[in-house]
Amino acid sequence: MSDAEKTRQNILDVAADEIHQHGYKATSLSVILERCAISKGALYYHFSSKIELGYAVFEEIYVPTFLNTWQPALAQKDPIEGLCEFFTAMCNNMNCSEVVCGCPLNNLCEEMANVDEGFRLRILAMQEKLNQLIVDSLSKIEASLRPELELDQVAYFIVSAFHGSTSLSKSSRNKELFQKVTSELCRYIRSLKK
Amino acid sequence: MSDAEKTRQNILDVAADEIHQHGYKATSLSVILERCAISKGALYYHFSSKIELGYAVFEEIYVPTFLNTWQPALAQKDPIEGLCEFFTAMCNNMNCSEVVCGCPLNNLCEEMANVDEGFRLRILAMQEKLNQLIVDSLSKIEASLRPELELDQVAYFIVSAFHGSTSLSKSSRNKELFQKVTSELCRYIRSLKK
DNA sequence: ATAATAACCAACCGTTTGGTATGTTGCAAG
DNA sequence: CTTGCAACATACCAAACGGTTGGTTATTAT
Repeated sequence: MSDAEKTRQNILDVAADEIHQHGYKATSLSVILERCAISKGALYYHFSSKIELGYAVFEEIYVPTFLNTWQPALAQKDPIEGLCEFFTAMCNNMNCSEVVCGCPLNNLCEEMANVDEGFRLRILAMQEKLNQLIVDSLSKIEASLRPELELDQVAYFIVSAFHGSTSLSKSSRNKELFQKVTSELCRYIRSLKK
Repeated sequence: MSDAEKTRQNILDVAADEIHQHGYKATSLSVILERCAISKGALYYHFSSKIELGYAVFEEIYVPTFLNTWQPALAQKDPIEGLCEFFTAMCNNMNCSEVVCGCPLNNLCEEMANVDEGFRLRILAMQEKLNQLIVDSLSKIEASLRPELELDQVAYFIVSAFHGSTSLSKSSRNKELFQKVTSELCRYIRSLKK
């Protein structure tokens, strides 16, 4: 990786962290410059504006890590148990700062979906992709699932409950509520089977 | 109501609307002043700072309307059906702007819970109160519910799924996803019965 | 009638914001 | 040896922000 690529990647990483912690709007370019130890000219050489930097963080950092987080769980032979293990493991492995900061994608959705079309469409695409992944994985074991289920609806419900739990945790500053919700979420998911 | 009280109430109403639309941080005092047709001196006569105005909006606008929204549903003889009707009605009655803006309390939770302790504690108290309301209402029909349920856990799960659905709707800009999630939420809630 | 206070206004303050224009450095090709 | 461009740095800008100040009405109590 060339020096320029390193600089660009460093900006992306730091920006991703800052946006995760403080949200997009509250993220200050000057803080990013300080942490990267570069000048404003350097940043504007690599990114044409703050919003373009935001889009790049979304596409090059958030989306890949998001998919890498969900994919393994859904790729299991039994996606039901895969999801349950995924939620349980996430609950166990999460440290305090992650609990407080929530899911980067969900945060951006809450903050930016209704004020910036560029973010909205990217988030929407991501949500639809995740939902399709869940639907596909559940379809593979459809024979063992209750026949009355609408998988599309079930998938959105799972994601909603999960993201809602990250929101709940922010105010309590601990894993307790997250634990409770994911626990009930697992009970729900398992109840999808016949 | 005296003129001063009218002024104060007007500031609260306008601020509540602005915060709902753009979030707390992005809400500009100057916009509030314009919409109220008052000067900055007037605002700072009634509220000592922007954050105190935010707290007042939370306590005097958001909390009462929030409780007034949930209470009737939970006060029904059968809270299970009460909640289902509540969610369905909400889905039917919501206009586009409400879909896009989401739940004011959930928005504030996402935006402010991890950056301002004053907001965090107020939100936490509200969440615990709502959860207690749900637990109490479910307890009344506990005999008709599945015995293995942990009501505290169930209540937080319901709220999570609901708030998650408002988040989902923001990116799609329509009621479709909200409809799907609440539909599945109703199916889940009804499945709590024996 | 007058004093006091509540309710409000206009102007201004320092700071921070995203963004830009110009200047400088190092390396690589000709 | 020098020309040229990539990769930055420096210095600056206008706008917006929350907040403060000193002054001005309007209302009420005495």
